[in-house]
Amino acid sequence: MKASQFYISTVKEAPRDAELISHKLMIRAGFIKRLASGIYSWMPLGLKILRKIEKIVREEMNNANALEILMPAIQPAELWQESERWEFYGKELLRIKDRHQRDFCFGPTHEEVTLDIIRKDIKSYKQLPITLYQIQTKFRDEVRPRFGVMRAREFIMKDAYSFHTNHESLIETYNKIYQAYSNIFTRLGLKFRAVAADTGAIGGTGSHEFQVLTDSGEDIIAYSDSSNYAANIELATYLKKNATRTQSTKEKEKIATPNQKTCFEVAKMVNAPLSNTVKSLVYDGVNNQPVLVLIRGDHELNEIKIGKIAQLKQPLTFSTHSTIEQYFKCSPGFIGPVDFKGIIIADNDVSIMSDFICGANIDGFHYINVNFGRDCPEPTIIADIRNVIEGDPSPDGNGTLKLCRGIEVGHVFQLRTKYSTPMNLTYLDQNGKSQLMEMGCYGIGVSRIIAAAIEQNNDEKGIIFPVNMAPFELIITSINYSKSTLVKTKSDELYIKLKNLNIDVLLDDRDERIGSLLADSELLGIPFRIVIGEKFLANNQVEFYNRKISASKLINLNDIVNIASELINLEKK
RNA sequence: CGGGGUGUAGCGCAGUCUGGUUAGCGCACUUGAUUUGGGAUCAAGGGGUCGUGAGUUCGAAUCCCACCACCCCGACCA
Repeated sequence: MKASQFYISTVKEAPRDAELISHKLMIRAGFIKRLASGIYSWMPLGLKILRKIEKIVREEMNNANALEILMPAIQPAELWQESERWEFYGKELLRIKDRHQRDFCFGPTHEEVTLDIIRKDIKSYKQLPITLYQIQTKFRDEVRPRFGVMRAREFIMKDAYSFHTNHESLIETYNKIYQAYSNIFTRLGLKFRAVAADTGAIGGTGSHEFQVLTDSGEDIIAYSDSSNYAANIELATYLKKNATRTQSTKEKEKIATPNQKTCFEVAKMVNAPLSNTVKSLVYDGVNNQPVLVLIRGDHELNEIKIGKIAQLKQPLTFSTHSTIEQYFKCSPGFIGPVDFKGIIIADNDVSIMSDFICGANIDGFHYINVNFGRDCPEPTIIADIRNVIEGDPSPDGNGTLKLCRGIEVGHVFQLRTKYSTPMNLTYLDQNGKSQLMEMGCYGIGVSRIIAAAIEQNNDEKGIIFPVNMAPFELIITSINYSKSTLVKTKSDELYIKLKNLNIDVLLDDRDERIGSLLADSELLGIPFRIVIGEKFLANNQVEFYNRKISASKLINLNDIVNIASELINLEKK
């Protein structure tokens, strides 16, 4: 490709609303153009990157015996009503009506459609297992799209669905796809980690996320410093301490805290550690009675964990101020377990506390030296309902937990019969008996991978792409291409030779000053660069530059093709 | 949905408080000249319903009202 005949639209300044480095660089490099909030066009350079990622994804999926199909983006409401997700999926589902006022949606995921294909076609155990996948545009009407293609509403996803006669078969395919995902992200040159995860709106049992590790990630991952335990903080647990409650020696005491509503403020006022305070939260219970949830002042409640407790209303709902005031006769900043008559859910760590500090259920007052059993009822339920923190013992007993951030680029689920049951997905077994199929699903955020890769690989000059996803593998930057016949001739020769070796090369023949040509090549993140100009050609030499290590050396013109192609092929592996 | 903010040329911004000639600057773009191994210089030029609508006024980018879009924080969601 010659730059003069290509579409390169780099800019020096990123738009004001771009926050994240990957977003800024993708805009500056001209990979994407925003059309509306969370909706982007892919320009030629950006699309080339997408296609390269898709190629690797296809190769690995095909290797894992998955078959590519392409399903409609628009789906009829009936299917979603059948799986009961028409209501459950919420506002993220973009609903549309056709001219006959029939309901449709723009597919955010394709469990229903794939299942419908399989149930109409696959009747026998002999045809199973089978895995289908597609690479397609999805739409999820995110509450707050942000960070460019990182959290876009319209995005490209590889989604795969597998169908099985039993759980063992599902696990086998699950592991195969898990391995394929590891291969994909390794080949793409990403630093990533597979972590145990919650299943969210997709549902099912076992689930792992593939997280690209970077400080700008939206997810928090907990991992053991000395074992391979790793989980999303939504799910991460810790090894419960064997501690018991110490005997109280002090009497409960009411103290005035007129303006202190948070644990932090109260602890500061009475000069006690934050870990001596108890945070009281109120959620609606199944019978609409408020349920009191207790958590240590220095801990954070985990809504995924608490959402799994049966005594709470689904979906989890914070009680309103008026409900709280009606039951506790005080405002939310001063509630506590003393004299509370309903269900109390206490975190493990709260249940072993004594002489703690909590709200007095009287506006402007807190109690100190409160004890379960003596001053307030014992908790009805004791459970792990908090987020793990750094230093918690790893749940497998090996080492302590550390936290880091990540970007979710892949997610694998064992759906089991979550969809098979409501949608009646069955096959005939050896005995001619009808049985429910087991199902798995597997997603990769293809467009998000580009943003994640850039977050991980950039410097002050711009992007540093791994060879396998770079828009071009090599750029020839020609100095005075249009003015010097020598430069033009040698550049063209070099370009043809490299192209014949199947190297994805861009010849930058644009009539610009050298500074802007070099700056562009670095911004775009092209891994290797050959600079060709009259000065070094006088010695039959060119300059060879490696973007990743930001170093260059002079190489004889006769050797450059071999050296460059060997290096590129080495990196591509 | 709650809180905060921003809309002026493709991008980044000034001008708005205190209404008053032809709405300005940098980058980008066009033409010419001089330059040419790190985003050049000079000269000339093109490009604007000042987010939209309604109002106040002799006069509105500027003041008032409504609406829209976008961004940030939170809630929410994967």
